[in-house]
Amino acid sequence: MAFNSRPNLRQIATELGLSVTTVSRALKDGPEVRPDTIQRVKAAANAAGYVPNLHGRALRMGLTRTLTAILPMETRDYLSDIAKLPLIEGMTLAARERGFNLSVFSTTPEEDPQENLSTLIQTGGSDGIIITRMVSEDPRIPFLLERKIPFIAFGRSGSALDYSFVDVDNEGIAFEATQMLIARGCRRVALQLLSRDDQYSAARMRGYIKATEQAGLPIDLQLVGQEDFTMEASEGWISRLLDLPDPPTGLVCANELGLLGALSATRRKGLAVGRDFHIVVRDSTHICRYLSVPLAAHTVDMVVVGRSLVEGLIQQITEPEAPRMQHVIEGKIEIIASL
Amino acid sequence: MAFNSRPNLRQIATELGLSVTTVSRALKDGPEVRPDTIQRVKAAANAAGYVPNLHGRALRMGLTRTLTAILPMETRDYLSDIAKLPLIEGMTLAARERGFNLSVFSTTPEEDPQENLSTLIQTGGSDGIIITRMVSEDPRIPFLLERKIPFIAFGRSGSALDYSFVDVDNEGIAFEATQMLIARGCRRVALQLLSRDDQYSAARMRGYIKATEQAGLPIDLQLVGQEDFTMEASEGWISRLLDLPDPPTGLVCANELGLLGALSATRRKGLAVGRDFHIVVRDSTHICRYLSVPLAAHTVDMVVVGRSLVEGLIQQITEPEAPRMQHVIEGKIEIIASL
DNA sequence: TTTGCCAATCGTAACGTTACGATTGCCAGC
DNA sequence: GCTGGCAATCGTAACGTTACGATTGGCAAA
Repeated sequence: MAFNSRPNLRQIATELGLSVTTVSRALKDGPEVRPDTIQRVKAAANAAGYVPNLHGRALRMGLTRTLTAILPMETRDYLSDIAKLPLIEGMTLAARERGFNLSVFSTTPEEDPQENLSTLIQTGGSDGIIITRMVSEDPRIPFLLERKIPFIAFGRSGSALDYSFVDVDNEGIAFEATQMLIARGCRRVALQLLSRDDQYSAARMRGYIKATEQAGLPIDLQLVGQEDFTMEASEGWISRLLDLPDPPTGLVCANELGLLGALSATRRKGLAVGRDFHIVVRDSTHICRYLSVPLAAHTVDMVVVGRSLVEGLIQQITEPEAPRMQHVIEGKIEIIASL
Repeated sequence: MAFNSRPNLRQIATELGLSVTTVSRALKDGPEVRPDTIQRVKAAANAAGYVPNLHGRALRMGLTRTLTAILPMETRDYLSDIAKLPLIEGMTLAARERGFNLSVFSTTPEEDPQENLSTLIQTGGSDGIIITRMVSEDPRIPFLLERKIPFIAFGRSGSALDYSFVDVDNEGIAFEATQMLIARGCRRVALQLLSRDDQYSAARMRGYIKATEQAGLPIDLQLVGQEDFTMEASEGWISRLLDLPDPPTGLVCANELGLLGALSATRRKGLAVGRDFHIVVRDSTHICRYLSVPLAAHTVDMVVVGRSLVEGLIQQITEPEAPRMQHVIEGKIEIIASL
C-alpha cells in the first residue's frame, strides 16, 4: 500500500503456482517448506520487488514495527535542544537496523505531557513509546504501566516502580567534574543545577557533595544554584557569587546556556577563564569547542543513548517477560582547550 | 492494536445493537444515519474510548496517514544541523494538526541517498516523503516522479521537472545582506558559499552580484569562496582575504561555522567586528545571539518551513491533481547586537 | 389492500497478512 | 494391496476498517 500498488503475496503465489500460505512461510524460512521451493519463492519475490505490507501484517499480528519518541522542544532556544539531534540519529539508526521505524512526536512546553500521551496512545500505530525529560515521581510512568503500554524513559524518575530506562550517570559526571576542579586548585566550587528536573539535580548534587567531602572541603550551599537558567539568569547568578567575600574559583555548569552566562559574567569581572576561574561544562555535542575558551567538558555520546533506548524498548516489546533495561551510561571528561 | 486491545467498531455495534456499518457511518456523520443514532453512537464510542485502528483503516483505504522525512545529519558536527530541530518541530506540529504522523529517517553522509530512498519506499508505511539537501539536477526527483510517489523537497534542484518544493529565498537573502554591508560602508564584501549545494550557492551568488552591481561596485571573484567550510577552513580562507593588499571589510557568511571561523580570524588580526569589519550571518536559530558580537543575521523561521513542507505534501496526497506547491520563503534581517 | 417510495439500517466483501488445521502425495512396512 | 506416517502444500479464518449493494419498515398514494 502506501504509495503505489506493490506486489503482494497472492500475486507471487499465483505466479509460481503456489498458495499464499506457502509463499508466506517460504519467505520466513519456515521449516515446513522444501528448500528448493524457498529458493524459488525468494527469487520471485525479489524479482517482483515484493515487500510485506506493513498494515496487513500489523492488523494480523498486532504489531506496528513503529516506535514513537516524544520530544519536548524548549522552543525558547533550540541551543538547549541540540543534544536531541544525536539522540534522534541514534534512535533512527538502531530502529532501522531492527526493522522498526521511528516516529517523532515533537511537543511544545505549553502542552500537557499527560494529555499528549493520551492523544498518542489513541492515535495508535505504535508498538512502544520513548519518553524523555523525566521529573520526580513522573506521573507518566504509572499511567503507562497501568495500561501495559511498552515504554522506555530517558532519565530516571526516582519512583520505586519497575520500568525500563536509560540514564546518564549524572552523579558520576558531577563527581568527576567537581574532583577535577578541586585538583586544579579550586577550594570553592560553584554548582549549577536546573530547576525543572529533580532527579537530574539530586544526582548531580550527590556527586558534588561526595567529591567535596572526599577532598575534605566544607560544603557551602550558597555556591549551589538551582533555577531555570537562561543565559541571563546564569550570568546574574554567577556574578552574584563572584561578588561574595570568598568567591568560588570553579564552576560546574548545567548546560551550554549556563556556560555562556558564566563566560559573560567572568569576562565582565575581568577574570581569565582557565587561569583565574575554571569551568567544567556538560556538553553533548562539542559546541563548546567553538568558544576557544580553556575549559573541560563532560560529554556523553547521545547517539549511544539513542541506540540504547531503542534497543531496550524493542527488547521489552519482543520479550515482555524479560527484565527491564535499566542502563546508566557513563560520560567522559575532555579538556576542550587547555591553558 | 498497537499496544493493548482497544475497543473496535464491532464491540460498540453489539453494545448498541447496531451493525458495524451503521456505527462506522455514524462516526463520520454519514447522512444515511438518523441524527439521534449518531448521537448515541458517538456517546458510546466516547465512553468506550474508541479510536479507529490505523491499520485496519490503512489496509482498507490504502492510506497510512504517516509522512516520512529524510534527514541527513552532518555527524561531524551537530551545530550545522541545529536548524533541523525547528524544522522537525514545524513538521510534526503541522502533521499532527492534520491527523498525520511524522516518521523521521535519519541518514549519515556516507549512505547513498538513492539507496536510502529505495529502502524507505520498500519499507512502505508512508503516504509521502519529504526530502532535503537538494543538489543540482537531483536524481531523486525523477526517481520519485517516475514511481508516482508523493514527495516534496526542501530546496530547489534546478531541474525543469514539475515537482513540489519549499525553498528559502537565498537570492533575496544574499542580496539584502550584501546591500546592508555596502550601506554600512563596505566597498569590498566577501561572500562565503558552500561547495555541496549548487543551487543554494548559485542563488546566493546572484543576490550578491545584483547588490554589488546595483551599488556600482566592481565584482571581484577573489572575494568569493566556495568550499566545504569547517570552522578551520573558514578561518584560513578569511585570513588569506584579510592579507590581501585591498582586503574586504564585510562578509556574508554561509552558516554558523563560517561565522565562528571568521570571528577567530578577525580576532587574530586585531580587527573589531562591528567597527573595522562587518558580518552578516545566516542563522536559523539565533545561536549567534550568544556570541555577544555586533553583527546582523538573516534568519528564516524554520518552523514555518517545516509546516509548509507538510502542508504541501498533504495537499499533494489528498489532491493529486492540484498544482504542486512551489513556495519560496523570505527571510528577514535582524541586527543581533549593534555597535 | 396493494403498490411504491424513501429513510434507516444491515450484510458481505475486500484490503494483505499470518496462524492453524486440513489435505495431498509418496513411500516404507505389513 | 492396504495402512500408517511423514513431508509438503493448501484452504480458511481472522485482524478492523470501509464501500457498496441489499434489506427492512413505515407511510402516503392509488
